[in-house]
Order: sequence, then structure tokens, then C-alpha cells
Amino acid sequence: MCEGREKDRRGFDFYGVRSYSLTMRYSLEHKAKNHERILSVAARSFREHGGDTSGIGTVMNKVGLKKGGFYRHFESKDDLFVEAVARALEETGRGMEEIAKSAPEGQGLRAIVERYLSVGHANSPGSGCVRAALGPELARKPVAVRRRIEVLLRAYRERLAPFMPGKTQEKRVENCGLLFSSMAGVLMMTRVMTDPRRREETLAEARKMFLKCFAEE
Amino acid sequence: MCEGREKDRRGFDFYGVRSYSLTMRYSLEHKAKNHERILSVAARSFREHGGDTSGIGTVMNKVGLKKGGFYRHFESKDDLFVEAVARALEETGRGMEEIAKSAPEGQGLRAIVERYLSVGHANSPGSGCVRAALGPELARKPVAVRRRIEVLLRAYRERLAPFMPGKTQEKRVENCGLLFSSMAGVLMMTRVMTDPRRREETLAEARKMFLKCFAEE
DNA sequence: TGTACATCAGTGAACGCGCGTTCACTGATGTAC
DNA sequence: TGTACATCAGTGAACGCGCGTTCACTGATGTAC
Repeated sequence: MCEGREKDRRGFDFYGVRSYSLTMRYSLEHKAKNHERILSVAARSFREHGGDTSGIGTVMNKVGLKKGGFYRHFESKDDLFVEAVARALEETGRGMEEIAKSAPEGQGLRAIVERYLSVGHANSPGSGCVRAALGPELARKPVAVRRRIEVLLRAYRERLAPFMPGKTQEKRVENCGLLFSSMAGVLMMTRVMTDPRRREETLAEARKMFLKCFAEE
Repeated sequence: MCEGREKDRRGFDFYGVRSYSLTMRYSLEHKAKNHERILSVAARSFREHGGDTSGIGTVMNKVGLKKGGFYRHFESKDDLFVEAVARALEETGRGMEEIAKSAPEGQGLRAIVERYLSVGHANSPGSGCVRAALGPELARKPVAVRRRIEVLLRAYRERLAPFMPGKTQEKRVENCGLLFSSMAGVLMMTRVMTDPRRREETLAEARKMFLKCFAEE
């Protein structure tokens, strides 16, 4: 009978999970690469134009594919949306962590606030924080989608908690959520401003305020 | 010749502005009433579902009219959008001003923060703050639209400045902007939360933080 | 070695749908004379 | 008093468009034997 073997030959490992296929036109790397490309274009496009306004067709064309091929990579647009949010939060989180870590001792929080409330961040929503670019949209998604997003947000909070004020880990995580939510609100409202000078001044005021408010005890 | 008179007879005042018409099927009040109805339904619908997701047809049907009639009242969807935002900001601003004024002496700010960061506000975006419901969307509008919105936001800030900390009026207006932008960020992120208890706890933490941060000197 | 076959990322056309906007038309009203 | 006419909020059908999703098909690949 050799059932296990047969599965093996068809590209399933002995747990019954398909890990690879022995007859593929395109390599796993080929598919993974396009998957990544779609994700990365979508993450930018969604943040720049909003999830409702940037369509699957546009995203796929930017990748160099036709929109029909989309469903070989994602189950639905909402599926792509969540994965794009995940990717964006991971990147922002990593960037924040890096600059906090490379800041002088005890200046991590300052570095974070200054980066987040920078003119550069305000001027490039496509590569910036998901909260400021898509916040209300996240809130309108069905519960199933929001649950997946909550997990991502929690990971982000925990990642940057070490740089937050607070005596307990729980307190630092909580403060992290509050700080980034508040800063997102300010950032998003400075993006409404038409005068670059006013935008810059407001960001400067906000940096001062947040640094004062979230100073260690 | 009597040119002035002729204009007068056709419903123009002597500045050449049409103030009324002498032959109207529907009265001015009739039109104004429907105009108000469209505005009020749109203001709610936009905040609940987003501007891109709630269409003119849906709004008009809720008012009891057909979508074709929309253009007797507004120039375009963006025109309605701005007027709806104006209406919403006016209402929120009035509400905030009222509860701040009726609070005990020196407790205006506390009343504002507690109302803004309440569970009720978090649970009803359709009648709440425009910033938290439409922030990123405002930021994506063309400059012409954003300019009109900036005027509305400035009026809001000035209206509530008296209850803000700060030695000069300018300072109080600035702080007003910062406070409401930050609170909007927090409010919008609590709306992503699926667990009502966590939402409530986060709002409570946020209220504490903002009251501490924006305490008079 | 050669033939038959399975794979599946990507294509391209089609699906029904709702969108914002336009426009010829309706019809109750009130003026003109 | 009666007839002709202008008004304009609202209707209903149509416009072109892009959306998310589905699906029969393509074709380069590598296995089976």
C-alpha cells in the first residue's frame, strides 16, 4: 500500500501537509517573490489612497501582473488588506525599534517621538504608520478582520514597550498604545493642513507636548 | 427703462443677487428643509461608513428622494462632503461647548475630555467627531477641499479655546488643536477593539493621561 | 529515449453591481396681462 | 375673469466607469513509466 510514500511523492510531508510540489512550472521562490511584490505595493497603495480607493487591478498592474492572477495569491481583498497592514506595521515597528535602540542611553522615547512626528513622516503616508493612514477604516472592518489586526497592534505595542515609561511591563505596553494612538491623531490632522509651515510648527509643538507628557515619571 | 425694477420683479435684489423667486412651485422653506435633511443624513452616513463607501443614492433614498434630485441641492459629492463635515463639526463643537459651560467652575476641560473619551462617543461614530471618523480621508482630499475644512477646524479650535490651558489666546487655540487631534487618535483606535471591556479600560486610561497632561500649568 | 500526463501561476474575458453625473421631462404653482 | 407662460424641485432613465470576483484556458515544467 505504501500510503505515506504516495503522499510523499505528491508533495506532502508525513504530517499530511503539502510543503512542496514535485511538478511546478514556477518555483516556490518565484511565487513567493510575486506574493511579496503584491503585498509591498498594496501596503503602500492602501496607505496612500485608502483601502476602498485603491483597487486590486491597480495594485496588480503596478506589480506587472493582471488582476485575474490576484486570487492565486490571496483569498480576498480583505485578506490582502490584513496582510498589507501586517507588513506595514512590521516595517514601522522595526524602524521605530531600530532608531530607539541606536539612540543614546535613555533617549529611546525621544527618538521615537521625534521620528514619528517628523515632517518626513507627515509627508509620506505611503510608507508611514497604518494608524494615521487607515485608522477609521480599520475600525469599520468586520470583527473577524479587526481581531486579526488587534493581534498585530498588540505585537507592535510589546515590541516598543521597552522604551516607554511605566513601572510594570503591563503599564509600558498600555502607555505604548496611548502614545502611538495619540501621535497618530496629530499626524493625521497635520496631513489635512495645506500650509507646510503650519504643519511643521504643529508637529514641533506636538513633539514638545508628548515628550513632556510621557517623560519617565 | 426701470432696469432695477425689472430685476426686482424677476427675483433679484438691487445688487443683482437672486434672493427669491416670485414664481416657485416649492417654497424656499420646502427646499431648505430637504437640503437640511440631505445634509444631516449625509453627515451621519459619511461618519458611519466613510465618504467613499456611502453613496449619494443611499443618502437620497434615506431622505425619501431619488438620487437624480441631488444636484438641485449640491454641486458635487465633494461639495456635500464639505458641508456635511461643517455640519458635523458645528454640532460636535456646540455639544462640547455646552457641557464645558455647564460644568462647575474650572472643570470645563475635564468635562470635555470625559465626554470626548466616553464609551458612548466610541460606540457612535455616526454622531461623533469628524476627526476620529474621517481623519485620513480629509487628508486625502484635494487642496481646495482641505482649505475649506481648515477654516472649519480653526473655528472649532477657537470656540473651545477658552477651556484650554495656556497663557495667551494663541497658546490656548494651539493646545485645543493638539488635544482634540490626540484624543481623536485614541478614540479611533479604541473603535478597532473588539472587546468592549478593553475599549472601556483604554478610554479610562486615556482620560487620566489627557487630564494630567493638559492640566492648567 | 520518448510519449503521456499532471501541475498551477498567470491570462483575459466575462459576471453583476453600484458609483457620480447628466438630462429630458413632469407638474403644481403663481405671475403677466 | 381666463388664458398663456415661466419657474424649478424632483423623477427616472441613461452615461461610462471601475470595482471584486469567477473561470475556462495557456503553456512551461517535470514526473511517470
